[in-house]
Amino acid sequence: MEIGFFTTIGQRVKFFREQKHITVNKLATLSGVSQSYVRDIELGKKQPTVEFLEYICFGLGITLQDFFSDNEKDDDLTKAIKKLTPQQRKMLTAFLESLHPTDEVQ
Amino acid sequence: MEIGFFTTIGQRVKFFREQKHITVNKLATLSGVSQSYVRDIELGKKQPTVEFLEYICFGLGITLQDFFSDNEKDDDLTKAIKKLTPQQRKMLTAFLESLHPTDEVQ
DNA sequence: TTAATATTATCACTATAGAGATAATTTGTC
DNA sequence: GACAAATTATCTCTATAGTGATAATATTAA
Repeated sequence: MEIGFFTTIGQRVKFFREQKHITVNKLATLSGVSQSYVRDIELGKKQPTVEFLEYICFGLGITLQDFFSDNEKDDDLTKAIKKLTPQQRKMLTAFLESLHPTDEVQ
Repeated sequence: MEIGFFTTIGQRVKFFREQKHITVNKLATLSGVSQSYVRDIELGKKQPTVEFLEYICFGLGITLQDFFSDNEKDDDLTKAIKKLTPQQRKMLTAFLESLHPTDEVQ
């Protein structure tokens, strides 16, 4: 995975698209936007609105939060954390506190 | 904190702005964008580009990832997780696996 | 090779993002 | 109350986001 922190929007779109092994054309169709637009985004020739980047994220099968997260590793952890029940969540908080004795977590 | 999942962009901007106890005017100055623009965003009358939402997030003192995260609780956990050393990270992974015996984490 | 099909590139057009100026309104302080 | 300073509302204008049509290029099959 490993997508860097300082990549551009276009680079990130392309990265996630190639993850899915689909063409610009296909992504455009899945997203419900024009092909020329997806192309311009990837090339950095257009600055997408949040609204349209959301469409593209939908086409990519990810959320905006996923899109802007620093790396996929963190995302997997986040996803795992979101599956937790409230009780398990408390256990996790306690666990993290045990790793950071001084800091207060949560 | 507790900002909901399905709020609009404008509602989220306003939420974070009021968290900071600053005016629309001040946020615009901090963000380096016009006051009328921040106003329109909050009212949902304009759909900001990612680029300009990023400016506003800077003015709010948060990241785009923070902006799109479902709630602050998750963010605190994420922040705590990011402080971990690689070894501690492995411990966390093992911990999460112990909570989800069937799923594969990481 | 040629034909058929999918993908990418280019370009002109319309809608709207974003700025800037200023009027209206609010929030003080005297 | 009146006056000053800040905040918000409104409006016009320019730059650019996003589309659609089509040309160019690549891919596959026969």
